[in-house]
Amino acid sequence: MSENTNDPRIVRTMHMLREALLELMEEQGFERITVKDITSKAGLNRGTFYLHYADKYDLLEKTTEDMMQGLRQIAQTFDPLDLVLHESPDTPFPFTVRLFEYFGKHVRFFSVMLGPKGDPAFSSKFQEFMRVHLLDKFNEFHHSEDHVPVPWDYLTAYLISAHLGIVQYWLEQGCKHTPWDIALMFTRMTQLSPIQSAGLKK
Amino acid sequence: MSENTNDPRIVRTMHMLREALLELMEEQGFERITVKDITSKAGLNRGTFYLHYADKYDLLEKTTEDMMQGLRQIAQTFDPLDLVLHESPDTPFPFTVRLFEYFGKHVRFFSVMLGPKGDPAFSSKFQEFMRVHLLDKFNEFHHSEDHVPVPWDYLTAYLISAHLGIVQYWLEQGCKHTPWDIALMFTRMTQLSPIQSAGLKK
DNA sequence: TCCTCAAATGAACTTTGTGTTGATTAATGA
DNA sequence: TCATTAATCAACACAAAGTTCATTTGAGGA
Repeated sequence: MSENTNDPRIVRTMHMLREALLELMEEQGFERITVKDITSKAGLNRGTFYLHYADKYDLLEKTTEDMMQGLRQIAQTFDPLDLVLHESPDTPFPFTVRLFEYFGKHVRFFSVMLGPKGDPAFSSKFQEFMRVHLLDKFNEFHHSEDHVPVPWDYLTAYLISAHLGIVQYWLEQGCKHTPWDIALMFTRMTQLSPIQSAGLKK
Repeated sequence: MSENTNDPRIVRTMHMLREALLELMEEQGFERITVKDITSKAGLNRGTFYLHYADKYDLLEKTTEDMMQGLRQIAQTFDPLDLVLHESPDTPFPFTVRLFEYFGKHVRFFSVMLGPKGDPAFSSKFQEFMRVHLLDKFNEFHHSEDHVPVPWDYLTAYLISAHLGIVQYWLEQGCKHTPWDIALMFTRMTQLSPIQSAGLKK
């Protein structure tokens, strides 16, 4: 397992392995894939795989970490103050648009990993990401713990999972709506009750 | 692969295999498990496994199907009219209580399968269950497709995933709240917007 | 340009898990 | 008690994992 990422041969090889993994995941899901599949799709020797990764799980982990790194960079541009100040019901929150653009850019990865053939540990990781980078920051604004209709931690679980559900559904549907459209739905669902969102009330 | 479930030896063996599967999934997730792992944890011969199941996927499927059968039975007691007529914000919807009692009765299974080491295909199955048995029935009551704030299918995805999230969080926390308490939260979150649920408005 | 070092290759090898088979032992229930 | 059949045990062929090492290839420095 090499560490030196300067050698262009190494960079090239690792990139080819990751690309092959993504293509195969799209075709058959992660578990059916063998190391032989990956290397032959990448046009490399099977032995070469083991020079860089311990096994296919290791390769998946490293690939995942790259994607999470991208998400963290986007998260840095998030300011809860913007969300509080954002009132318009017809324009989406810009940060959300940016997130969906990123998902769209890496559809193959996210639609497999968050889909029924994916890795539930990745969904957990993604939920943890939303909790830490989005909701916990927002939580700083309210400290009234008494007599709320629903405890904060349950509301958090509800919202995080709901939003993940939208992401999954959007990917599942082949990203038919634009990031802007989806982001607008988010904005509205946060402002309205489910019953209102359905157009059944007020 | 035997069919006769009368022989106590068969019942006992199949039960031991299923229990072993759940324990191992909890420890290392489904994919890393081998048939040898399962049988040695169950204290059985490896050959015995193949007398009852084709492979580990078959075992998982059969186990899952049993649980889904239980859910379907509960779903038969659901009438969307009850939900429409239910107005009280301080008593939960009885059907929801029944569901959570069932989860509590089979904590081992549900907390493993819906957790980070579980099977994302099961989550999908469970979501499909909620869509068919709960939301589609409810959908019959409104046919106003025009100018709703959020399209029905996205709202459905949002709600189903949100509710799944609550179930997961409840299991993860070791079922600290009673089924009654959780059901009440559901009732409130459906009636209020997320902002209201947090106690930030009105 | 040539030379050196490390990456990639190819082939052989061991190990591990799968799924099957057939003979043997042990439990069930009539 | 006895026939039936589940469970065990050992052996098998097979596929993929992971290792090893000699050889070839290519990148970068002198």
